[in-house]
Amino acid sequence: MARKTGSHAEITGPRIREAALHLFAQHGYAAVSMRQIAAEVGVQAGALYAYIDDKQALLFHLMESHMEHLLESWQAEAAAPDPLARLESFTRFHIRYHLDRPDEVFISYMELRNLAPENFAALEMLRRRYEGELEQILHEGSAAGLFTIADARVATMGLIAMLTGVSTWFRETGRLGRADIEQIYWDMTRRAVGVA
Amino acid sequence: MARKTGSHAEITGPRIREAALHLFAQHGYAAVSMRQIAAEVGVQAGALYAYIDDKQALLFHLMESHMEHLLESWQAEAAAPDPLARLESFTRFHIRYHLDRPDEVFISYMELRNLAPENFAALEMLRRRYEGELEQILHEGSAAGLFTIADARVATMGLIAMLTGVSTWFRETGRLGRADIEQIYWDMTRRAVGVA
DNA sequence: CCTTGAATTGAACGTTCGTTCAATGGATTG
DNA sequence: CAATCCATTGAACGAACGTTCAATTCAAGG
Repeated sequence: MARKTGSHAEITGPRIREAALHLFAQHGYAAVSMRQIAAEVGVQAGALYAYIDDKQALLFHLMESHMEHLLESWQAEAAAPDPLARLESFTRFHIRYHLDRPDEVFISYMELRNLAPENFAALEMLRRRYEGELEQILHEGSAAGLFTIADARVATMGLIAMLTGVSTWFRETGRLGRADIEQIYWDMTRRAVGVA
Repeated sequence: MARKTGSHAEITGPRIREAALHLFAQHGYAAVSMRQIAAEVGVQAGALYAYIDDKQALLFHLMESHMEHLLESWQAEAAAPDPLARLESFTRFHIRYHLDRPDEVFISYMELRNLAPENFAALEMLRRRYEGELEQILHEGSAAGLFTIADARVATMGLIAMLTGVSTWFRETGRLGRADIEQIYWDMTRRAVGVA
């Protein structure tokens, strides 16, 4: 028995990435087998290799395209006029983006150690680029005398950790909606950089 | 060939936990084999089972004792007189404790999904208990009119994520020392809760 | 209707996994 | 110095792993 109905080439590829994304996020890269991914797609394990080189490349491409899409999406945001507005823009964008993609976020922060060294290096570059966007804003706001920040790099790492963390506990059915969360985190962020 | 020199029973047990801690933190629970752990200890894989029930129990006990020790250590800190001093105490304690135990921290935040359901539940209880300590401080400070916080629960999650994140990027050889980091994070924390 | 090509199967590959257990041999005890 | 103890070995178990590939089946093109 080979394929059952119609040509699936353009369908199966994305479905594999979808299934892998979901399963990696839920159980972790190392704990998920190619056969589990295949089963989720409704296909035999061997068929996956018509679409991917190997398991490692599958993980890397998921993480890489997440980071690239994150960067593109941020670039596409309208540039705000002053540092404070840019910081608010970044904060709200980051939370919104991360709440919309819990699986990608989880993988990109958890599976770094399962990347082959060259893949890890490539991913790190993208992460640094994104962190650099926030660091830049903090520098500008600091230079303009708007923010009170002892160290822009540390503040960047602290704020990103705080903002990203939201996706580990936020539940769609919870007490607070996205808009509430966004506002609360923006208040904390603004105050953390010394703006009343 | 059996054991080579002396009685090792009281030595091997801790060494297994040490090796597992280090390897789990570096490569992830699912990616580490019992044979790797045994090799690190200098023993055959079968010998591990004189000290642990199975791999899952090994992971759970590492995480459980980390959380229990964390809670005990916090309880042992001198109780500060007012909410602001307590918040500073908590912030500095949390950072210091987490910087001293990067492996335990990594595992306890990364390997939750590899716990069997009943173990996960037990671990969650301990985490909630610890988070509750901070939440309580925020509530008290809020009630006393000292802090400006929209939602104590969200603030708790935000602050813990920020503070815990320090162990993902801090390097002993880096630009800043522990005391610097502690101070910078305390400044951000204090400001985040609306204290100038 | 027959051919071609692509998508998929299903079996097989060698390896590694967690775990068990009889056998072993050094240390301790009397 | 013999007996006992017990930490550890080393082989073995069945299962699962990632990956390969010839064979198969379906859809499309002439």
